[in-house]
Amino acid sequence: MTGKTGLSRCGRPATADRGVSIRAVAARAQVSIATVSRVVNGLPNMASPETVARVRAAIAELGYRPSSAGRSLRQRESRLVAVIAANLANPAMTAISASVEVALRSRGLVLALCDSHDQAELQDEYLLEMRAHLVRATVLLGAVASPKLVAMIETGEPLVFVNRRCPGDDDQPFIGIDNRQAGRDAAAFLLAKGIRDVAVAHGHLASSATIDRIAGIREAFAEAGAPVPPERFLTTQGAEHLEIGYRAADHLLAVGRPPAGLICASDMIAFGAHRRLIEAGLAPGAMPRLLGFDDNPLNPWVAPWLSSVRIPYQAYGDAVVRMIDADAPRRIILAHQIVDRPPP
Amino acid sequence: MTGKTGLSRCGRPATADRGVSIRAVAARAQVSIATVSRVVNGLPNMASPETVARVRAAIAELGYRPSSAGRSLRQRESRLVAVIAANLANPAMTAISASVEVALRSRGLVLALCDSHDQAELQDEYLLEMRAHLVRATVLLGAVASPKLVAMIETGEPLVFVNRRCPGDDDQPFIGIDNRQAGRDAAAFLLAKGIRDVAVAHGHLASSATIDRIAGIREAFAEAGAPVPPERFLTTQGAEHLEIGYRAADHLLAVGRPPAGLICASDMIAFGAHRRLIEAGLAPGAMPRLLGFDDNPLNPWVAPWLSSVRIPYQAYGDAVVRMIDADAPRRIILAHQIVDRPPP
DNA sequence: TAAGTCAACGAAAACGTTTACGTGACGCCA
DNA sequence: TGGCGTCACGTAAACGTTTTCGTTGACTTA
Repeated sequence: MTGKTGLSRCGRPATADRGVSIRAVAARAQVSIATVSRVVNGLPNMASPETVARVRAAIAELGYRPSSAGRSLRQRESRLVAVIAANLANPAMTAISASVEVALRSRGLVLALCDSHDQAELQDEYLLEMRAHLVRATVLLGAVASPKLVAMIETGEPLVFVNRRCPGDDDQPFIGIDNRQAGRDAAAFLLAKGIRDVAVAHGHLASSATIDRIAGIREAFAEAGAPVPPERFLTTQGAEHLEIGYRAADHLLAVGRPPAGLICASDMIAFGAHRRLIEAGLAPGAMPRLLGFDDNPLNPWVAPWLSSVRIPYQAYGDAVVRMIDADAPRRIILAHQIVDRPPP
Repeated sequence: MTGKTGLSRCGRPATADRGVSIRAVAARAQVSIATVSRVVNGLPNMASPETVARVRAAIAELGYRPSSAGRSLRQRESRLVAVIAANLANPAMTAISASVEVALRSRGLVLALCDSHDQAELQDEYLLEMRAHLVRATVLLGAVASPKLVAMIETGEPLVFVNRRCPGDDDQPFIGIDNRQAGRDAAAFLLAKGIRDVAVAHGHLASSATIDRIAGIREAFAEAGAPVPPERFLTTQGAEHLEIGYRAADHLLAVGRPPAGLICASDMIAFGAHRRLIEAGLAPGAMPRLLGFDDNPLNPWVAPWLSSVRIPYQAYGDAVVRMIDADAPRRIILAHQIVDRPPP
């Protein structure tokens, strides 16, 4: 009656599932904790059927769940998988994260999500923090070059690079589309519509995705005899994508008649460009054809004017899980697809 | 030379930071592990300045980080905070999650993100899983009624409800805007523009946010002498918000001339409605004035036609952290604000 | 000088697992 | 019947922390 816990004294049923440890289950099932552990972990035939049934019953009655901490400590590995995203404000990244979350879940793994804001320092901080959590793997969704990143590559930490390849080491595990081919496809898409006069708005060139997309675009237009002049590649240092697009369109409007096509290395850039072009109140015929990348899930609803290179959001989760299981190739290239949305 | 680890044998510097435990630091600093622990945790004057310096040096040289598993196991609490979101496809929820992530980070806490897809079973599964991880708190970003939820409330598990109040227990800690007042403000906004003929599209009424918003809208229009008839409240069971909006607009178009105003209980619903209205090719004057809730961060760029009740995304993170620290009131009401975006 | 206080630190237990190892019981075969 | 192998299970160590408690030695005070 001293109020220590009151659990056994008071009228509470024995099924209080707060803090039930393996010991409680063992006691209830009249076996040792080792046996409980074996049953929980499904070790094939390490226990007799009756014992298994008894343990299962005890687990159900007590509502037992193995403590993640005890488990992690023992096997030096948790069930956590970290995703360090470059920018969670980008719906494309959150869509991929959501896909990863579902896939991990189905494997009994848990997602820990971080936002590096594309900054090396924050990325390093998260890399260390996540390793301290004994994460099973770290997924870099848009990695940036950083000191700890190279250190962890050297020590063989399990890393998976999504969308952007590992800065400085092309051989690291990678999941994403073939960005160079996507760039070529984008160019072909516009060329097929007779559009040969284009500009390209893009983010900073630290991203292999951006670099590859631009390379593909450049190649394809050159091969078609309509090379894109250097001054038609537009970016703004240190700005976010929406602003990059806005400023790119602003620049194009300032220097003369806008080109017939404007390729944006991400849909967010396209959103920004579109906004500026609308503000300019161009005549219906003078509006450049816009083409983005990623195909933001909201596009059909709010940007029906934006054609885009769709990346298969749903496929990322499975790919990440396969990569973590390590029986997968070190490189999973997903299929992209151009979505044609005619301008109004 | 048997290849066991090779760490000490081979020429590697002693700074291999893989698996440095507190013991290694203690050895290097020539103190006991207890002292290292005290220094790490900043116990005030439990060690002499020289000792502190020596330990600090050893920590830096070895790149030591306390193991999260060991720590969690010992103090029966991890540095994890779970956020169980109802729908990560909604940018409003990811924006709030991102804000929470930043705030947690500044307190040395880590975000574990889950997507319950608004399903009771998944929410229960996550609640259990997260407790097994000894999370410091669980944030329900759009909770749904579920068995384990009531069980965890009973056992006093630390829960924080965001946006939607706890189903069945209004006294649980809550963070969000005053949705009823927001509903009234929305109504006043349209009334001030002379719009008295409106419809309301909304999601399922399990969400206190939706219920409160609708209540506010209803009250304000009634008080203004322009009550909204019941058949003007539109929803679709089991559909996601985009589709709810699309179908609502479709219905309004089918039954006659659309109302002068269409209030949508979320911006996603407004996106869907707008799409249908555009498809209908209404004359410029016949387009209902749209008003949404949440003010999606992308609105200025892709939905400049959508006025909306803005919720203060950035403020959520701080509020959650304060709530977790428990020195906060059990209810934090954030300020909302109507953003007026005139139709084209 | 003896007793007491206090700072600084070490020894060891505990947290909940997993797992290597040991041990009976039992069956099988020579 | 003795030897051997296997099954089913228990014992105990280990994982990396934090924290209680105890032990020094130095210093103060009566």
